[in-house]
Amino acid sequence: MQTWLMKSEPEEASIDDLQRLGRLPWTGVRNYQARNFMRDAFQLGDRVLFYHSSCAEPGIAGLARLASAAYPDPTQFDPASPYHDPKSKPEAPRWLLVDVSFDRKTRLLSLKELRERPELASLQVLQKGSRLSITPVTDAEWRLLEPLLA
DNA sequence: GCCAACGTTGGC
DNA sequence: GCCAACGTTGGC
Repeated sequence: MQTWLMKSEPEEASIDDLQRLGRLPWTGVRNYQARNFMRDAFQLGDRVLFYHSSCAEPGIAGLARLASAAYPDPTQFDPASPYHDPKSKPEAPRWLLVDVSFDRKTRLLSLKELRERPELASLQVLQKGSRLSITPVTDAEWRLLEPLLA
């Protein structure tokens, strides 16, 4: 089983929203690298580190699971959606999403704290200039993170 | 609101 | 295929 770190703006979809609903479609990915992870590497049941971004306290806020295969993101065809992509055609959808299911909330493991721990420096989300909304987390990194989230 | 870093677009 | 211009991300 693989572990992934997935960024979400809590104003749009927070760990509390996921807890309340149990399951969420991870809509709005508009980056090819992130899409390719969903399409090519995601496996049902993979672990997800739910990361809050673009907020007062960015960091890992909870754990989730991949709960579906990748399928076309309907918002790309919706002219009223901020995620609308007029260049994407229903017969050849450009953007995919997956469903994610709630596992548990954790303490907020802040970006600040992640940066303060040298053993976590390899995390892709900590690399300079890293903006990718979906990044793989190695087993070694997960083993270091797990006790910090307890 | 600022701005560095990055990805995409489109003219050539 | 190059690359300048532009748009977006996301921490601060």
